Amino acid sequence: MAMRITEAEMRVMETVWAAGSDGLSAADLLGAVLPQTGWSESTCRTLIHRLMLKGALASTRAPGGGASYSAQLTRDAWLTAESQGVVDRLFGGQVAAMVAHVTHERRPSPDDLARLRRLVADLDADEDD
Amino acid sequence: MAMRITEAEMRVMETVWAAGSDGLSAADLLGAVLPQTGWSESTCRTLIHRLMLKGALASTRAPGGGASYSAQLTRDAWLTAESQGVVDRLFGGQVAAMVAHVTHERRPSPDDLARLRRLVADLDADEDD
DNA sequence: CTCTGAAAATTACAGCTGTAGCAATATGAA
DNA sequence: TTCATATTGCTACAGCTGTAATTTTCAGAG
Repeated sequence: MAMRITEAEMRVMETVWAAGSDGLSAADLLGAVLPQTGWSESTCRTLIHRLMLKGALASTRAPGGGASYSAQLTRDAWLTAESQGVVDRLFGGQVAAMVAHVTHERRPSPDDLARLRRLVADLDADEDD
Repeated sequence: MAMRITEAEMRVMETVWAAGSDGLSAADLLGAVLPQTGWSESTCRTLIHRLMLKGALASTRAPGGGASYSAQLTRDAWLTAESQGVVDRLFGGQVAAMVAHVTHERRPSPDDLARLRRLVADLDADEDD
């Protein structure tokens, strides 16, 4: 099961992930999140704190500087775990069933479909090995 | 956005969906859910009540009989809405990105992959029309 | 060292959720 | 009609979550 990161917490994580592996200072993180979300600074700090408690963020503090935050797991690792969890819970682990539902009323864009086609081709090729 | 049905509430809904469009009596519903989950009767009744409040279940009561519950939305409709919501929130609407993550460490079974292939072929065919 | 402002940490609240007890109502037997 | 049992409805609690205020600590200027 993926680490439980709520939708609000994801707003913070997405900002840290976008900054790359060096992380962000507190000032930069708040400077990015607050305008996007309309939250107060207190709200954002609580979410940062909870993310630290659950191990998604870590902070360091340089002498003379404020805290700096970095992600403790990558965006891809979390998305992989989370999406596998969704497919397991809702579709018994069957990714095709998920795709059938997602595309049931809303066909993918040409780019999306092309990428899907390539994924299936790659999986087919791997199977033949 | 799909109606918010929690994981515990899903245990109840899956049981009602499995019973088909005629619904289930309270006794049959409790009789199916309690052994599967280990919950108390009170717990299950609370979840049924909350599902009724949010419009996922409706109840009828025949003279001389107890309540009978039926789903107010189909399993497929809910799964479609829910999975589209997940793809939108986590992958910007790109289903191929979700498939890439789901299959990243865990390849689909031969049956699952065959079904995925047919889905993509159908979507390709629809595109050509 | 003191004081002020900034930053971080702690506390708080309301609704949601999982879980279950208790009160009220309905039903059937005597 | 009365009583006992079954069923339904209401209440409760703790942790989670979104949101934010308040308190504490830190840092820099004088």
